[in-house]
Amino acid sequence: MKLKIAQTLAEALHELYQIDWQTDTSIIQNTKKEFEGDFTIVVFPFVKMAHKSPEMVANELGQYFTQKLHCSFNVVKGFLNLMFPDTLWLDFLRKNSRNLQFGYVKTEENEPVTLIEFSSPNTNKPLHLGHIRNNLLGDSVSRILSACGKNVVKVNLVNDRGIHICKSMLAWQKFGNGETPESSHTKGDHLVGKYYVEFDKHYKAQVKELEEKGVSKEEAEKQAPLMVEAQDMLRRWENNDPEVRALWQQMNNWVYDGFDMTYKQLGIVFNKVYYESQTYLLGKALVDEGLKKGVFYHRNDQAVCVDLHDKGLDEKVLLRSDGTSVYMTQDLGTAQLRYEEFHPQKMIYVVGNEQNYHFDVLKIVLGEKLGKTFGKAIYHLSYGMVELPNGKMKSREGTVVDADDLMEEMIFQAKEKTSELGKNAVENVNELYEMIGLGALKYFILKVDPKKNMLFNPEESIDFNGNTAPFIQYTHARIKSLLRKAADNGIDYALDSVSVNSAENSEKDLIKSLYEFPQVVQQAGDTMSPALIANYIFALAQNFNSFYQETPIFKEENAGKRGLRLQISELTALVIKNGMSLLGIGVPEKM
RNA sequence: GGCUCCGUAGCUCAAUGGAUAGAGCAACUGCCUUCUAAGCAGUAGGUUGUUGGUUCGAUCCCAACCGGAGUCACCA
Repeated sequence: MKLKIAQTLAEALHELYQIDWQTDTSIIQNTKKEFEGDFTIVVFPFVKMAHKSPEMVANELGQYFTQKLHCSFNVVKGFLNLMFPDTLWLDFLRKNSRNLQFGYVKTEENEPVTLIEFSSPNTNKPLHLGHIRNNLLGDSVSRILSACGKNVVKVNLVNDRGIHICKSMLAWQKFGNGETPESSHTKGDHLVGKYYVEFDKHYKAQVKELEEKGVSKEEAEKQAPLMVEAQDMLRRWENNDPEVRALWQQMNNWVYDGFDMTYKQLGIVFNKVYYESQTYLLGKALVDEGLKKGVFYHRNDQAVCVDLHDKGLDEKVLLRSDGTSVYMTQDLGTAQLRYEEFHPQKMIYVVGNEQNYHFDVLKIVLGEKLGKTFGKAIYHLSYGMVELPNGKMKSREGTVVDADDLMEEMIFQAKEKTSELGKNAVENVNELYEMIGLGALKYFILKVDPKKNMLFNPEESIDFNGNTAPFIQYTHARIKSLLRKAADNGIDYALDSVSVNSAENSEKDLIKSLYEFPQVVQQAGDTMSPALIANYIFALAQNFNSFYQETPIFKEENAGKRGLRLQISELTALVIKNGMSLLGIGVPEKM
C-alpha cells in the first residue's frame, strides 16, 4: 500500500509541479493516533520546488490522491493525512487471518547461503550471561533472516585449544585427585571451570611469593612455576604429546556434554560446529600468498606483518616470529574455509564490540590486501556488553552470572509466581514454567538494541509484568481462551461467513498494527535487530489488552461485529506467536 | 594520548530529520458478581550531558567541550 501511495505521489509531483522524485516509501508514515487518517505524507520537502505554501501543496496533493486512490484526506499544517475505506483493512484481514506463515517470506530453492557464526565459546569455563546475549542474538537473528527468505546456515566455532585450556588441565592434574563429572555430580563445563579458577588462585599466590622475594611483578608473572608448566603443556599439545592430548580430549568432552545441556535449554541448534584445533593452522597459506604478493612483509624479528597505516590503522602481526599462528591467522583461514564450503553471499559474525578493531582488520586484510571477494561478505554483528551494577563481569574474579544458574533461577521464579497467582492448574506445568522463565530472560535481553551496552542487576530479578515476555505470553493465552470459547459455542467467525463492511477505530487500529508485522520483520532483518520485533509485539499486546478490556466480544449480538473482533483476535494471537518465535520464545495456550 | 561507541523521566529502555519526546519499573488513585487482574484506566515525573552550527523543522546530521565504556598484544 505504501508503495502504491509513493508511486502515486511521484506521479502527482510530476504532473502538478514537474518535480522528478525518486519513489521512496520511507516518506509515507502511519498517521499518529492523535490525528485522523491512515497514512501521512509530510509535504515540506516539496514546498520549495513547488513554490507554494505547505498547506496549498498538501491540499493539491490530497485532491490528486482522492481521484487516483479513492481515499479522502485532511491537512494539518504541512501534513497530508490520507484516509482509506474500511474495506481496505477488512480485505487485508480476510486474506491473512488464517495464514500461519503470516509475516514470513518463503526461502527460494536457489537462495544463496547466509552464514552466521555465534556462540564461539572457550572450553575452559562454563557459559555466562555475556554468552547468553551472544547466543540469543545469534539465534534470533538467524530466525529473523530465515523469515526474510534467507538461506541461513548457523555455525559455531569452539575455541578448544590454547593456554587457557592448558591452565584448567594443569590445575586438574595437580589438584583434582581424579575428580570427574560423575564422581562429583557436577556438570562437565562447571567442573573444568572450577579448575580454571583453581589455577588462577595458586598462580597468584606464586606470583605474590616471588614478588616478596624481590622479583619484579612482570618477571614474577613469567617465572611462576605454574605458568611455566602451563606453557610447557601447550608446547606438548602442539607437538601431539599423547598424554597431553588424551587429557585434553577427556576434559573437552566433559565440557561439550555440559555445553550441550546449556544449548538445549536455550533452544539453540547449530548446522555445523568448527573446532579451532582443526582450523587454527589454516591461515598460513593465506599469509604466504600475501608475502608472495608483497602486501605482507617480514619484520626485523621475522614476524610477518601487514601495514595498515593507509587505512588509518596500525601495523598488525599475522604470524609470530617463531612461525606459529595468531588469532588473526586462524580467522583468515576459517573465513576462506567457510567460503569454499558454502559460498555464502554473506558471512555474519556475532561477536562483542570489544573486537571491533579485529574485524576492521580482518575485512581489510582479506578484502583489500589479499583481494578476496569474500572479504566484502564479512559482516561483524557487533553487540554491546552486559554490565553488572558494579561494572564488567570478570570470570577469574568470580563476578560472573552463570548461564545455567540464571536459567534455573528464572524457571524457579516462574514457578513461584505462578503458584502465587494460583494459575498452575494446567497440564504440563513444568513446560509452562520453562516457557515463562526462559521467555522472560530471552525477552529481557533481546528487547535492547544489540549494539548498546545493557545493564543486568542480579539483585532485582527480571520482572514478569509490563514490558516482558510473560505479559505477551499472557495476552496470547487470553486470546486462545477466547477462541476456544468461540469453538465450544460453535461460533464461525471467518469473515467470509459473517457480514461486515465497517470497523470501529479501536478495531481498525489493531488491524493496522497487524498489517505492519511483515514490514517489521523485514526491517529487523535489514538491521539485524531482534529488538524491533520485541518492541513491536509489546506495543501490539498492549494495544490488544486495551481493546480486550473495553470491547466485549461474546456479549456483542451483531454476528458481524462479533466475528470481526474474533478474527482480529485470532490474527493478533498468530502475530504474537510468529513474532515471539523469531525471538526463540514460545507462547502458551493457557496460563 | 590516538581511534570507535555511548550520554533521553529516580531506574531500565523506546522514538526511518517531522505534528504535544514515549513505554515499563518504582510512587500515588481507581477498576475483579463482567470473555484469565501476569490485566485495564488515570496522576506525577524531561532544558534529550553542555555550547555552537546546518534547515521550514534536530533526541537524530556536523564541530568543540564534559562524562562513561571499549580498543590500541608475537591473548583469544
